[in-house]
Amino acid sequence: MIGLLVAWFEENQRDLPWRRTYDPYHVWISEVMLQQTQVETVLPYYERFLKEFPSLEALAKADEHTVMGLWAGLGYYRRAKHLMAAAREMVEQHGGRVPSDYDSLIALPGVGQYMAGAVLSIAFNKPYPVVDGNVRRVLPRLFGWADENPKALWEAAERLAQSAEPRLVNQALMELGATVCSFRSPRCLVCPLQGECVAYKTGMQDSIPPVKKRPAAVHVRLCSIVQGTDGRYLMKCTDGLWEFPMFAELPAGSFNEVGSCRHTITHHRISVTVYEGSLAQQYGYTWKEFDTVPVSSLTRKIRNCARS
DNA sequence: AATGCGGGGGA
DNA sequence: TCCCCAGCATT
Repeated sequence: MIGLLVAWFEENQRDLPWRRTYDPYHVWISEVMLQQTQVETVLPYYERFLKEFPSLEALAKADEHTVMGLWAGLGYYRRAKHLMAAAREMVEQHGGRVPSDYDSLIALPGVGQYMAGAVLSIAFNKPYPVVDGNVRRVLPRLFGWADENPKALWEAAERLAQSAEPRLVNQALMELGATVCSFRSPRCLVCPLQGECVAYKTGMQDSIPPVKKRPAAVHVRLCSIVQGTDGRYLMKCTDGLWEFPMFAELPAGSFNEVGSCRHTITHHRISVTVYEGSLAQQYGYTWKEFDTVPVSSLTRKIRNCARS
């Protein structure tokens, strides 16, 4: 079974930039960017990031502004903070290298059980399991497990990783989930594990894993004040990202409505009405050149709807 | 065990 | 529109 899976992976894997090397630094950066983020989204960010910070030492010396600028738009900005802190920790406590033992890895900021297993298996070819969104779908289908059971899942993944090439087995499981054993409409007819798959034999592909119920989205209304002269805007920096003034209610001042936009963050649906004008108070905002500061996708949307 | 965290993609 | 995606930290 492992043989079929690995053979399929070696023949069918996508050509991805982080697969051109097993350099632990490259593996680590790619795994952080790929958290809850699809491969296609990550590609341009990964290339730009490694061009700017080709080594762990370079990243450890980087200033927050540059790192956030490269991360801007990718989301989950805490990842970038943890990345900087972890890089410095690796330089100070691990001789400037990504550690190759589980305890050191899991102690780093932003590294959990998945990441530790991914770095150990992919970079160092050690037999540690990975359980990501793909594996949580592939293995339950393969074994016909209709109920969620994280412990059984990690144990099964651990058994599979006990092979000659853990890095190939783990990547193959994830690649299969990403390209064949997809959440909706899995392509069982081209699956290398079709003959072994309990879900396929019993027609359970669509009921494994069970769909998770999520809380309904909360609607939020906000006003944003955009004052632009010569490309300069009133903004402030929060957690390394620059934002326009945002209010629940229109504050004192004189404004013209210039547009509106919508944005979804986790389960919040934000509707923003955008105004131009002048605030009666500055509320700690300062004049910044928009194109020189890191901004989230929401802030970029607001600027764009104000200009059109 | 549940929740917050961005943003984008597919059906 | 709903749900997911190479998760982690906090409560």
